[in-house]
Amino acid sequence: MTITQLKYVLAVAEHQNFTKAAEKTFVTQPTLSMQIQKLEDELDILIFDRSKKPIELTEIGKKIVNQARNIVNEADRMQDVVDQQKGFIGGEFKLGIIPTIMPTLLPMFLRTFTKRHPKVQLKIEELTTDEIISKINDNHLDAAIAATPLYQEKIKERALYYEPFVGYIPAAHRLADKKEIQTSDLDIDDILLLEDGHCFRDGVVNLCKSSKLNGDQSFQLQSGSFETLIKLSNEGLGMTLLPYLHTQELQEEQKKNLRYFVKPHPSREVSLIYSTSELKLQIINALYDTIAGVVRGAIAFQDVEIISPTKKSS
Amino acid sequence: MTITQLKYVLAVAEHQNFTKAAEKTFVTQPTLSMQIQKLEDELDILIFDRSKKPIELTEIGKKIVNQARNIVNEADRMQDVVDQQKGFIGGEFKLGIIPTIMPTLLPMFLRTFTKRHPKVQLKIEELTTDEIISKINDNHLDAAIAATPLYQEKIKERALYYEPFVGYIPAAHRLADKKEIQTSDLDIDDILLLEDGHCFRDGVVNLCKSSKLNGDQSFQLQSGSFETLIKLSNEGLGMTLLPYLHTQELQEEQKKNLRYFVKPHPSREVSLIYSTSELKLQIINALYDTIAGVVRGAIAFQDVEIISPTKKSS
DNA sequence: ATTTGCTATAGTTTTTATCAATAGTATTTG
DNA sequence: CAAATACTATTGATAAAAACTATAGCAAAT
Repeated sequence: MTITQLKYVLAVAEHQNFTKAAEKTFVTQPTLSMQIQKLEDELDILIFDRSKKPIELTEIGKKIVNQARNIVNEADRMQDVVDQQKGFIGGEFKLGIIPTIMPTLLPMFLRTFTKRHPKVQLKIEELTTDEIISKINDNHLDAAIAATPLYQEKIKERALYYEPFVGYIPAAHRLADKKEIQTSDLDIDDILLLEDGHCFRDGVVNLCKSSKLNGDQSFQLQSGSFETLIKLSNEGLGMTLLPYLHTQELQEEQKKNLRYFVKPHPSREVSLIYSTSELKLQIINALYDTIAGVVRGAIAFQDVEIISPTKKSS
Repeated sequence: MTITQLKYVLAVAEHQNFTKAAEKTFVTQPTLSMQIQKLEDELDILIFDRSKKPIELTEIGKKIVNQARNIVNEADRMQDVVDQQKGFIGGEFKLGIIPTIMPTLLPMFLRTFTKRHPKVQLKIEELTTDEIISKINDNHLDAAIAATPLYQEKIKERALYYEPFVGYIPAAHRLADKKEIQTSDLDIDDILLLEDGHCFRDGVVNLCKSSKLNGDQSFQLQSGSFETLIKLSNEGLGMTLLPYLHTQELQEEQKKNLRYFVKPHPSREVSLIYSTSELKLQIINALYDTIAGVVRGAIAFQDVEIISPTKKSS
């Protein structure tokens, strides 16, 4: 049994196809066939059921793949150990960010980070929370930024900052005259929220503490940007809630419609999250330090109240 | 980096000597030299400081060895996964047993176990608790039987049975007239105990709850068998305490000197212990089932009070 | 100065991994 | 139903590597 063989098994298990897996691992397909057969011979079991199309894992194959992942993860961490000792921070690093955080946070730290750690090749991808969870678990992401807590056993969370919610209330709205608002003012049927999969929504739903989980609003929103929400809100379709950092980029005209919550400000916890296997921990640490550093100045609320996404099935 | 290279590194780290490590790994010494150099080149670090005699690990080398052990352990567990699926119970299995348990317990389960699992090659070694802890941690033992709890982070414990202590009180002793004894009757200066390293002693010391940890007895015992204790006791040097299973093998003459404790019987917890890496778990399970089965009949006390060994530095 | 007890290096052999080419085998399609 | 398609397995050749034997090199001990 070699680490290479195990990597081949993982590749085939992932792509359910020898040919594709061969491309991804930069070897020819016969190489994969032979090496995997060799491993199957050595363990004296069948890992793949090649009669199924597409190819499937056998029962024992699933366990083998799990264990293979353990081994390969530990093996990958060896380079980590060396890098840590050398103080080397570099290499490719895949970072996922949820849509409601991406546009505001990324510009704040990207320049600083790449300048500070020029040897790190950051690959950033906008993903939903569910996509992030699944990609962290199968090692397609090294880390991600999302609203927490996620209640995921295999994912570690390190809080970056607590971002307060701000009410966006157009002039015609019943709350428009208030200078400050509070949680009890809110009515779930009156608030425009983002589609499922944007974890921001979870926070808002919890915030409202509405008993109606499937509130019978007359419409359901499926597009995903705050700009849309603001325009709908201006059209008199209700108020909306914006994360604090997003409000900083509004035009003066729109800022007039903002209403802050009284303390303690309801907030979402935004965290850097990563697999408990803790690969590339130095880069994760460097990212954390950079982001926490730049955000520290931008958000200076106190007595923040944390709004948690509801527990999700992974 | 290959698993083989990592095994070579572990062997050299263990024996602090390429030549010996080569013998143990069944290859020639140049093979080790070259493969380890290759790994060092690949990681671009030095694992061993070859200028020291005997050879030493560098700082980074220690971390490499730790990680190598993780990888090799995970790799070894692959066969475990397969064996478990096949229901196969076999192979070499190294079991340690502390001296105060060995002579009474081993005859009770050895025959049954080897009959039930003929493919398992049991290698049993009598070891002190400290030796057992260290050998489990570096994988020289697959499991052991000892008095617990041990408070070892990397060692799992599964209680096999609770063995009550029985007082052995010669006719001349002040307690000889009692039919039953209780904890409060005991005086630490009056009890003959085994040398350090026999975890049995820890239990007894706790039992007495004496404030004098270094009780100024006029003599200290360094020999290690209960037979010696019984003889010394007969000579009028004090009473002693015997584990229940041991008392079953005394001659009738000596059994007359036994005094049982009133309920709840003070006892020691005897457990099957093994590394949290859980290699060879099927054999461990099989051992547990066999031992717990044969002992269940032999010890039928209730309301047992557990006496814990004091926390030890590993 | 010589022996001892190591590890490293050189040169060779054996084993293994990989490749290109192609055969085999289902499944889909004209 | 034959041909094409989309796969995986097999074959035979080649390159890479791991292992061996023999020996050089280098300290510490005698």
